Amino acid sequence: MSLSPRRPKGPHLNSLRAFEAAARLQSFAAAADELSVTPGAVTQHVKTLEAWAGTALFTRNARGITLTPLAEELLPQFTDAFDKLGSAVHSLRSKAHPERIRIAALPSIAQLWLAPRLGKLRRIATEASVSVVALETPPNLAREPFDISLFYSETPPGEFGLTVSDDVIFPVCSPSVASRLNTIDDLQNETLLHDGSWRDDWEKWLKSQGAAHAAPKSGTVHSLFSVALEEARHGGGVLMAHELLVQDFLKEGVLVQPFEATLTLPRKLTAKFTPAFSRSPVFSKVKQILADGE
Amino acid sequence: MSLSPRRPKGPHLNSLRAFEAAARLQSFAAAADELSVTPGAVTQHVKTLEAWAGTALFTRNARGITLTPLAEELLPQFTDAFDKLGSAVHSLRSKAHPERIRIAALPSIAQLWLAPRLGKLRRIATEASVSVVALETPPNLAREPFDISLFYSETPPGEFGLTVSDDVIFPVCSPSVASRLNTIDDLQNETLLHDGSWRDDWEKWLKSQGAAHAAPKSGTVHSLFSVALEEARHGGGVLMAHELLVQDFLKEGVLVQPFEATLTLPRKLTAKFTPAFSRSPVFSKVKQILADGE
DNA sequence: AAAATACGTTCAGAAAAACTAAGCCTAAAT
DNA sequence: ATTTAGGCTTAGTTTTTCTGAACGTATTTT
Repeated sequence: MSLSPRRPKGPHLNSLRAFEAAARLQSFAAAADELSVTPGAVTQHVKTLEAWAGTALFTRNARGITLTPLAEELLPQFTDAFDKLGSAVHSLRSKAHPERIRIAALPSIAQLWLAPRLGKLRRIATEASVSVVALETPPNLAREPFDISLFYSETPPGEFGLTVSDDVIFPVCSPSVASRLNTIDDLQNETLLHDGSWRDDWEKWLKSQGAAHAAPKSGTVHSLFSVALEEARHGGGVLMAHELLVQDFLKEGVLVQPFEATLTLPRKLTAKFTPAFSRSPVFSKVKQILADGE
Repeated sequence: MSLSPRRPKGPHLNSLRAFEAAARLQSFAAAADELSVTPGAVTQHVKTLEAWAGTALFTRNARGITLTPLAEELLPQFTDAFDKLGSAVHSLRSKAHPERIRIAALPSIAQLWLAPRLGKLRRIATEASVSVVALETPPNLAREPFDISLFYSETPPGEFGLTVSDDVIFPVCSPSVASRLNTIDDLQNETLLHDGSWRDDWEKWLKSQGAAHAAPKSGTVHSLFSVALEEARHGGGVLMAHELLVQDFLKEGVLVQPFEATLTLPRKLTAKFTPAFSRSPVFSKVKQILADGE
């Protein structure tokens, strides 16, 4: 037919982005997280795009989604396009303001490891203005406006990454609590403090010590490691700690290590940075500070 | 500093697109046209982006804009990214609905050349649903959702294009008017009909005939060629016509050619199509119909 | 010199898009 | 049998985007 409607428009860019994220992550929820919106928003974007294209892109199962063959086939093109766009945006940011450094880190790392080092960062790059954002999940550096991310990771750092340190865990507690602990079995009478995001660390450590009994799940679970740490300092229980995060407290003696045994986990604290940042004038200095694990 | 604001977001995708278009076309007005919004909208998008980046991207002169060196440097990356995105969208459209063909054409071409051929198009691709949109300016096929564009162009068609025909112009009029015309000088007593978008065609033709006097600008100017044509048919004056668009009327005898002389202009009617469409199952058939200039 | 023209800008209001919150549904895991 | 994870829907709200009209300023034209 030869109707002549008004100038047709393409699909909304935001719905393309939502589609790409959902397809790549195979999950609306994960996409919502990456885009920092609610899952409902992703649902709607995808629906809009499906309506525009006049075709389904996902099959919705109660327990997740599956890509249609079409979506599967198109995904790489969209991913490539948005990667390019993301890197262009990074270039813009880093060329317009090379001195502004944005770091994303796990809340506990941000507070306990990074915070004491920020002074050094600012001293070296005098002009630098560093900002830190605490995130529960690692950002997608290709998309989100961060220069550096600091998270635990089991996969080796790529070209644009760097292993800062192993993750070594062991129990810590206040000196008064430690005086009650002679053998590992004594732990059964203590409150075990957990961190929300590392729920099974106690389990792992106990197992590595050949302990017969499982960790009592009953212990207090804090969503923030730093809160659990605070409780341990005040004698509220025994915390499964990460070496990196408690070094200073051990040195000061406010916390002690009731048992020698440590466990080194396969995950490592890993710094990643964007290609654009790797071309920044301050890059090598910053990298050195981070690599200087201590 | 180590503030920890909420998860920062990147710049709005729409403002990136506006920036890219404005920078590539070196004009907010042209960008507005491509995006089919008002210039004010582009102004605002660019301003938003400049605010986000904390830097200027254009210097505004009263008579246009200039890119800052930064914008100049970044433009290729953004153009590349949006080209990729556009082509991904084309893939989506053409794979989801290979039978839906969208053609953009100059209004006069759409009405006078394309319309009579649409039947043929639909016959060959039985399932095809062809839609035609009349545009004053050629769309950017890499960005806008058209499969084919039909416009006059002075540059040779590239890989994804095809020259349909030369642009041959000459005066036409109704038989009654023609009977008053013996020499070119007689034109001075007639109303010369112009088409809005080809204002100086009369000038060119007269000059090619060695006519001493310039075309009287006084003639009626119609914004649509088809309206001017209608007026010529009813004896309202002499129209500078394009061969392609008046062939049928000459055959029928409702219009005649009062002078032999024709002028072939450097621009040619050119069909362009998207790479995605060139992979469509109906492509070769469609191409043949278009190439079959007659 | 005056007028017309091209371009970008601004502002307020209006329209459209995007988002959230809350409750619902289903399948898998406990 | 419950709980949990993942997605959907709807209504209502917030944010973004767009337009229209008037303004300013340099070029061209007249």
